[in-house]
Amino acid sequence: MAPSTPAPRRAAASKVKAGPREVRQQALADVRRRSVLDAARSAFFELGIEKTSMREIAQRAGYTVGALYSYFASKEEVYGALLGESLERLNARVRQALEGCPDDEARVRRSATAFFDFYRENPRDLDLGFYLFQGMNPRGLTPALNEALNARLRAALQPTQDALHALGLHPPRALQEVTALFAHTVGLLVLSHTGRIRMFKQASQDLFEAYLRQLVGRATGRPGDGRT
Amino acid sequence: MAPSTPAPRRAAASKVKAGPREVRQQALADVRRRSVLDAARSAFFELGIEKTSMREIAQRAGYTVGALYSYFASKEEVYGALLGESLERLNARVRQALEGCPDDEARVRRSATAFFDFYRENPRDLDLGFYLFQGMNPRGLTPALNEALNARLRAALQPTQDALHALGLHPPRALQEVTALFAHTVGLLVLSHTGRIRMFKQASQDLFEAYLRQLVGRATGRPGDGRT
Amino acid sequence: MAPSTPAPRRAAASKVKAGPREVRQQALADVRRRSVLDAARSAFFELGIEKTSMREIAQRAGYTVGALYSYFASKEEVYGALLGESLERLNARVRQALEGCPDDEARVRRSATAFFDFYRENPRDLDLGFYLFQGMNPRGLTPALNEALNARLRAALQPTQDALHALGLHPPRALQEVTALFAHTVGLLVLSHTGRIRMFKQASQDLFEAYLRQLVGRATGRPGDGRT
Amino acid sequence: MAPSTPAPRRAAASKVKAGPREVRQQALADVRRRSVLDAARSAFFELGIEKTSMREIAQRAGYTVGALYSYFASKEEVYGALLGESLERLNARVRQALEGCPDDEARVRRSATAFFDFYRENPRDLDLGFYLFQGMNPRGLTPALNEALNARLRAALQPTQDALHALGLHPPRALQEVTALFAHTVGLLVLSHTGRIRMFKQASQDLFEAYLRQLVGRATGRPGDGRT
DNA sequence: CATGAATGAGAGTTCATTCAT
DNA sequence: GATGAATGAACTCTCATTCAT
Repeated sequence: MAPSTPAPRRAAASKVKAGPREVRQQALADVRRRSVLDAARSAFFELGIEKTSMREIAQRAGYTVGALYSYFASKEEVYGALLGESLERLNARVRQALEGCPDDEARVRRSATAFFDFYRENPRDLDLGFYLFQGMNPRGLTPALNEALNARLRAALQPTQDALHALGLHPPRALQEVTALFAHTVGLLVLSHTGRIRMFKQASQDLFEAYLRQLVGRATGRPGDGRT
Repeated sequence: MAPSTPAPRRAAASKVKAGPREVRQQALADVRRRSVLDAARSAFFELGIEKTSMREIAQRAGYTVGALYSYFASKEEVYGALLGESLERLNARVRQALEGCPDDEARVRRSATAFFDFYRENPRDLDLGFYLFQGMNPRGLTPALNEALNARLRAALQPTQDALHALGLHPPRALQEVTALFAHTVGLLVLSHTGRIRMFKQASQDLFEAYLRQLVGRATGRPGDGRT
Repeated sequence: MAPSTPAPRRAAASKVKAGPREVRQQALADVRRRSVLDAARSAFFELGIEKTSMREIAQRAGYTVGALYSYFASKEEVYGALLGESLERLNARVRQALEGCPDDEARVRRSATAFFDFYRENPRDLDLGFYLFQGMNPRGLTPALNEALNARLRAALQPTQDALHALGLHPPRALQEVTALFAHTVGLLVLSHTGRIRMFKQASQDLFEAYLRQLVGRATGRPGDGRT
Repeated sequence: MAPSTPAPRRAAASKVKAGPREVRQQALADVRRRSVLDAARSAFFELGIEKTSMREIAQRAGYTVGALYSYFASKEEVYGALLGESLERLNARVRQALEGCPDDEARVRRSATAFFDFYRENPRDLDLGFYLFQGMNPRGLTPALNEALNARLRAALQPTQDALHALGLHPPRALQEVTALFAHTVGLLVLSHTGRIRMFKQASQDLFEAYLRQLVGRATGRPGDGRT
């Protein structure tokens, strides 16, 4: 990366002697960064990721193209930030679904369902993930960032894994089941998002619930009814 | 689209007054169409879909860029044709896996595994499907073509569905199970292809076999062992 | 280099079955390549190399930007071609100056003077050389091309070197003298071109002749008069 | 130029009513100007002139980009100042080489060699000169500044000229010889710096010494040995 | 049918400079 | 004086598509 590239402003992080002046400056910068991200999000929702150019984002944000580069060093950093936010929202949703829920079986259901619902309701967040995980240059999305994003995704699945463990599954089995659940979820979401699932005249939600029922059956030892 | 665009040559279809001359002409055209598709396949396998330009395809096929448009009306039609072929190969593989297999349970296993393995071994064919089903203009992928491609995909899953029916599942249940199987398969393939599955230190093949074991358990009424 | 980059048309080289059709095509291509080079030359003469953009060249040539890339794979290739031509002209001039000149001393004088005069009269050709030898990415100017261009420059000095040898200087001395002559020439040209020489109220031509007189004196053993 | 542009701070020049307060202010400004120049120097040494942006300089100086314009009205003024410093160092070096050297012949040798060595050892200083004397807008390099820089360059050659005179050359001859020497030096440096001299498998230092020997031979009337 | 030059729009990125704070 | 966000134009290069020959 060119050393001359201006470092993107950190999102209200540095605690070093932040006088009221610096605080306001930082707040302003955050607001502007936000507005760029919002513009990027909206553009990408309407046009898809591939067809969204920096020019388009700038226009929607009310900036010139060059101004964007004050906040993000490259197009891919914009998407990295967007994906980061998306994963935060996902985690928040899962956390929220578990608040004050003591029952382990319910914890499995709720956390898994929260995950599924988040992407079912926000299919563009699914696109974000795919785009970054597939098509990006390794430049904007540094290995470190990639790692961090992976970790956030992983974190969103951890509660389910923990609840499966609490239900009695040994750790390797819990890990295996959560992976299979993740795959099943992604598969359903993809089929749903691409319209493929209509071929089968099925609803992804029903299929998800059926899978979940089986999973809980396996985990609790109660026979998942054959009816799925 | 400009109406003056030359209609792309159909692959040996028009039966209207085909004299020996026309037959030879058509055969030639088919051969050349083939060579273009082969070039496109190879380019796209090496470079990925996004980085494969018409220039690149033309070069590999030994044509000029203009010549491509004699055979395909647009870049997206090229990919449409490629996807069509891909689906034919998929169907062939599934058919082959079932040849001379009388046992219904084995038919479920074999057909499903053939499907999974096809895409596991040829991840670019997976890309093809995603690219066309997601990112394309409605121009290259007409509703009619879309329909036809869907049908071929559907056909590749039909043997599994039939075998499930033969194993005793009522038609709606067989349909439901094949859809879920499809989703699970797609999910595993996507995780595998994008490297996401490494996060979990799992092998997609093991997970696939576990799912298949459960499925067969449900279908036969024999309890799928909880161990997956 | 991207393999998809269209190879620039060769300048009337391939002798493989060139029918009248191909010949005309090639001639046309050459003419057009020429017009691009002429445009580039004129732009660069007026604006200097740094400030000449591909857009500028395209405009002057009456092409669109994209069209330029049919003929030259990069901006630097344009300059490479320009420099190549420049060096050919230089060599032609030196050759011409020696035509039918039997006297060795005169050969030294004429070849060296032709070299000097060429750049004195065409200072932009000097710029060309400097630009390419200093500022270029190694991409457009491949080591092979660089080598070739060096060789052409070298060739323009060879006659002088040979004549010095013929005058009696041993090869190492002839080489040394031609190198020093080259340096002196370049120095004078640079001072002249940048206007530095006016500081001294001297004319570069006079200084060149003085140097030449000394050189010939050394080579012939006749004392170069101290008066230079 | 916009008349509203704040005039760049002069380096401790204005003598108009400099109270102790103003003196300190000016000293501070000088220190900061210095740090900017140091940053510019380092950047330009590492990256070359073309690739050094104002951002880069600001970063290295620990300033923001806007602050630079408090001290220098334009990028080119920065380079103008750098060149000025460079010429001061050059003069210092020449002066130093002559300290306590009574012999005229030695004075010729030492001053000329100091000049040559300065640029041989600091090739970037050569770049500076070329960049400013060739490629600049007339804005950054005003005629007055140009004049001043020329004078400093001239001054660095004056000792050699004087020593040649002391050796017995009449003033016009001394001027002529110092100009030729300057040209020869520049030529050798350019060939050396651009790598062109390797074509001839010669060392610029040897050639320089040979030239110097001849020059001294001419100046003293002792025959420069033919051997250069 | 085939050519391949040409189009024209658009991509991401850079940069010297300005100016409200 | 210093900040640093913002400008606005420029940059090289790419690409699907068209069309006269």
